[in-house]
Amino acid sequence: MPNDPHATAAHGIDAAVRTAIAQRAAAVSGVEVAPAEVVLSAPRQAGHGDLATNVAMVLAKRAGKPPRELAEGIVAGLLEDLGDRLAGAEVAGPGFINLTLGEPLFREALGTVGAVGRRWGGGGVSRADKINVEFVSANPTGPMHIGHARNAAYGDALARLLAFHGHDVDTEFYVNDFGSQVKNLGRSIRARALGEDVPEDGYKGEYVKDLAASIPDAATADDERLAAEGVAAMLDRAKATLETFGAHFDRFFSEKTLHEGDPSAVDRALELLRESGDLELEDGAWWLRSEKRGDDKDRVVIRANGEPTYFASDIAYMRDKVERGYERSILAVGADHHGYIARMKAAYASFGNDPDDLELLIMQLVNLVENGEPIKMSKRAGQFVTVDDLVSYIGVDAARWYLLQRSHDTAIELDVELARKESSENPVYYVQYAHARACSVLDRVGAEAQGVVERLDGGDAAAVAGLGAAVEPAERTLIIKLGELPDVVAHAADRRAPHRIATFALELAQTFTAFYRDCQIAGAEGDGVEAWRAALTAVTRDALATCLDLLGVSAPERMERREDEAAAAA
RNA sequence: GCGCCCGUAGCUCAGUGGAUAGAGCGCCUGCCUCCGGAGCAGGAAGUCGGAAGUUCGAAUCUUCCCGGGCGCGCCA
Repeated sequence: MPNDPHATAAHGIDAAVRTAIAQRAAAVSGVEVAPAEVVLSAPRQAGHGDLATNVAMVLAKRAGKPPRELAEGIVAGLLEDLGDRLAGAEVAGPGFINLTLGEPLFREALGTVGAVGRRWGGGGVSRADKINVEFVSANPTGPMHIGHARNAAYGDALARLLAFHGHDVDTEFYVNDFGSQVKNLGRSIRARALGEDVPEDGYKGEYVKDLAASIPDAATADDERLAAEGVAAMLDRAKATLETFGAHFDRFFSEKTLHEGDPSAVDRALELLRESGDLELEDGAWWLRSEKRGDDKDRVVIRANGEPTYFASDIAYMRDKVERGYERSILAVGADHHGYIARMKAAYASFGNDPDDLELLIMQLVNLVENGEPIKMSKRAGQFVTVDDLVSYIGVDAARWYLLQRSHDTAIELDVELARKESSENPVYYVQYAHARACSVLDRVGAEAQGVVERLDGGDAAAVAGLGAAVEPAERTLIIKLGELPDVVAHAADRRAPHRIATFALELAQTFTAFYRDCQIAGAEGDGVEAWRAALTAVTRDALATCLDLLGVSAPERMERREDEAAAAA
């Protein structure tokens, strides 16, 4: 059933091999072995075959037998089971099994993957969750800076990845339009409108002057209305920036609405906590008893003066997500928020939820440097590199790639000058170029090859049957690489690690380029060779497009150098 | 002091139990009669912060130490 993405991802290119190994391993070792336990990987060293497995060593202890003995037994049976799909199998080192795959397996694989097309690699989740991914949630009191850019790129890519893997995903931006900071913005705007200095704790950036100028009666309006209009204007800016950046949100959730109505959402959430006994009055304030649920200490939710803390909003908001049916909530938050994980999980647990279903992912810092010198950023003074600055400087594709190619939990350094200067040598262009090249080559192949590609695109796995001559080494390597995509997607999704997609995309582009170098595609000699290679090219093109799309990076069919870059290269 | 994250090649970083630890950039040597050279081939470059432990096997797991980042408010 190649048209069912759930079936294809669960059974990758090597499904037959995996199943056979699991069965033989079980027979030889005397213990149960699930196919999923069999880890197949492409060996680094040449001469170790197409795929290798360490299953014999993994089972050795459980089975109470030496790994090499197990491996020998598995190998003997495999050659029998798989026939011409397996060209060779040998035991190496401490108990590795190195497999050389047979040509029929490569032909089957290309047909299977090609028929799945752009869905290849997706839909592999074993249990689909309804997931809410909240990210950015930048305070609407200032412009979005580089940290928000990383958060936006990451959250958006993670949402795409989880959805592609098979989860039911919605994205959300939490708008902090309530509380003291908002009032502060109002005061700052009025001060600017009056030509005065903003208060000591006010917002001092130039954008506040812009806001003041954009509100006709800013000098006479009251703080509350100025605050509301300022927030609305900043939110509009944020939305425009995020739109440009390609970050999609299904919903912008207003914090203020949590406090509206009687009883408000906050009131209702806190009442539930009172009933559960986790919210108690002490010294005039209401405390969440979070310490007993793993937090360092209990936390104030309603102050003695009756004002709610921001935590009250957070509690009501997480409760709202649960009420809306989300089984899992993921929040991408800044590194300065790691101290809040424990209290958030404690609150989540107080509602009777499993705290593991609330994930707070910490985004580590982006350190900006310019020509090797750190760029000093001061939020107080209103000096920072904004998302808009970054995009206008290096472009959306390069910006997203730079921010996504590394794990979210490691601090990264970004040299803006280097990013601009090196943009033409950025790996993202290499990957995009590989995609453009594949498109270009496919335009040049003959009618027979075009026909095969069309049949494949139409879901006909048999389109490649019987095509071509002996499978070349570069073709074998490329097919194996394409076969890894479902595992890569599954791993990346499960670990919330979209950077693995970037790593894979680069590897795939390199593997494709090696194939392109070694194997003539358009105009290839031999019966059906051009069509076979065109099919392989088309499948690679789709896989590259899938990866780039998961990262929110465009997959152009043609590329041209920027004019200044072209001049420099000439 | 306590908590979280990090420490891997000159630089920026992949790699969370497997074989001789990788990529990009930078550096050195070759390659444009060839489907797009934004490329390709080759090379130099690493005590995986340190020590001990677990394991047939550790960059990966455990403990301690060193170094860096970020937090620790009835602020948000």
